[in-house]
Amino acid sequence: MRQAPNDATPADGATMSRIQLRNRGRILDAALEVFSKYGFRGATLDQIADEAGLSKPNILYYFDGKEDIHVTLLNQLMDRWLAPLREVDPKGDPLEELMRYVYRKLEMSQEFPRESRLFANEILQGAPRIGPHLERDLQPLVDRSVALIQRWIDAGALARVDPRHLIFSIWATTQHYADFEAQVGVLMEGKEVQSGARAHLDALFRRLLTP
Amino acid sequence: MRQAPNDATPADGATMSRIQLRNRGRILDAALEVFSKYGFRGATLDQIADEAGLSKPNILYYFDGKEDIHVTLLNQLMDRWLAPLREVDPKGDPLEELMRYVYRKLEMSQEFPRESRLFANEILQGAPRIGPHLERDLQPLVDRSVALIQRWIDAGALARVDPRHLIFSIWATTQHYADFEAQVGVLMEGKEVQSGARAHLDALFRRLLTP
DNA sequence: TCGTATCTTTACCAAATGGTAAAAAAGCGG
DNA sequence: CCGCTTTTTTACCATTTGGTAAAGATACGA
Repeated sequence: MRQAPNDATPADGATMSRIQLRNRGRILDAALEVFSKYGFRGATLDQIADEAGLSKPNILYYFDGKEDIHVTLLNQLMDRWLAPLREVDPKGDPLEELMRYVYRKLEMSQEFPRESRLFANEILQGAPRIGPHLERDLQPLVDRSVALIQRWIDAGALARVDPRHLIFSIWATTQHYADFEAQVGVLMEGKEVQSGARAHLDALFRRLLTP
Repeated sequence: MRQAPNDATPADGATMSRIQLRNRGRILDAALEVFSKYGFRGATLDQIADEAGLSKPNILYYFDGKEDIHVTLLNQLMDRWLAPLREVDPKGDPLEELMRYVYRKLEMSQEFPRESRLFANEILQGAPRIGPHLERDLQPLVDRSVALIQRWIDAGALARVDPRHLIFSIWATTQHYADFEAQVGVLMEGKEVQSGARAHLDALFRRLLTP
């Protein structure tokens, strides 16, 4: 009498059968859809089950509960979310490295809008579940990036800017296209968003950062 | 046997007794607290009642239901939210008018963070209740502002920027301090946020817009 | 101070929600 | 094809949730 799959080494793809892999994937995708729209409290297991095409008890066979699904999503998200900032190369050209970071963030906003909204929802609610994660993973990474940018500024390779607020601005402007998609859609109806956004953010941050 | 207060000319302060005025105010304040944190679906009447210090049935004496409270809040919000953009003066100095708009939006983000998060929550969920409002009120206002900015650009008073994306950037960067307060708090612990944000956004948009 | 209208509380209710137990069905290695 | 494991379904359950009916308390003008 083996244990249920959620008891084995969690999220370890190697120990999961094909069915487990497929259904956990379906559930997480459905949950992303629902959580990103309604937040944790506003989402229901019935919605997720419906979206996933599985029964509610079946979903609770793969996950320990609503919270477990949400935490799993959030953990998956953090890796993907922080990757672009990790990839900023201290040895590259300062301005081009930062602009590449802006592009990457904008692309992620366009490619993974649900992930962006999931994150936004969690932060809006006061980061109750991801808060510790932020302190453990995000804070050191940001501190490191801030120090790097400051060194670049001191070396005269960038204009004098507050690195922390710069990072906030990059996050805010890029994620806006995902998080406020409903509003952007109304105000840009018919118009092409993507290339315009890229050109605009290019101008915005290039002008700010060019010494 | 007079009707319940929610049947009279709604939100008409003149026809409301002192008690009605006070309790409706309490309820709306409590609802703002709860809705801005959890969104419409995630908020409960019990939470609102608790926060307002009133019983649940008492709350339903003043409002027709959960939706009514939410819609009332959203309507109140839209006026306040669009005011700064309306106040941009076509006859003023272009750069200074836009910078003043940036400051006003930043101040509102700091003064009314709950309102900002209420709005963010509504848009995140696809603007189900405020959507028509956006098309009726926001869209024309933005179109008008875009046209004005374009005229300023054509007159050589501003750098060549896409006015629509400029507006998005202003919204995104200013509202970020309210909507992502939980994250900003973690990354700026101990540090002063307000003045740094103002200086940074001043540099960001001044550099972008100066011809 | 009395009577009426306003306001508040108590006691509910039906539906929705997160979750469980256990039986039934489907996979799958031998 | 058999037997065991994994997966899915059925039938529940306790709690929460939005909302109502009606009695009780309070304000307030005449």
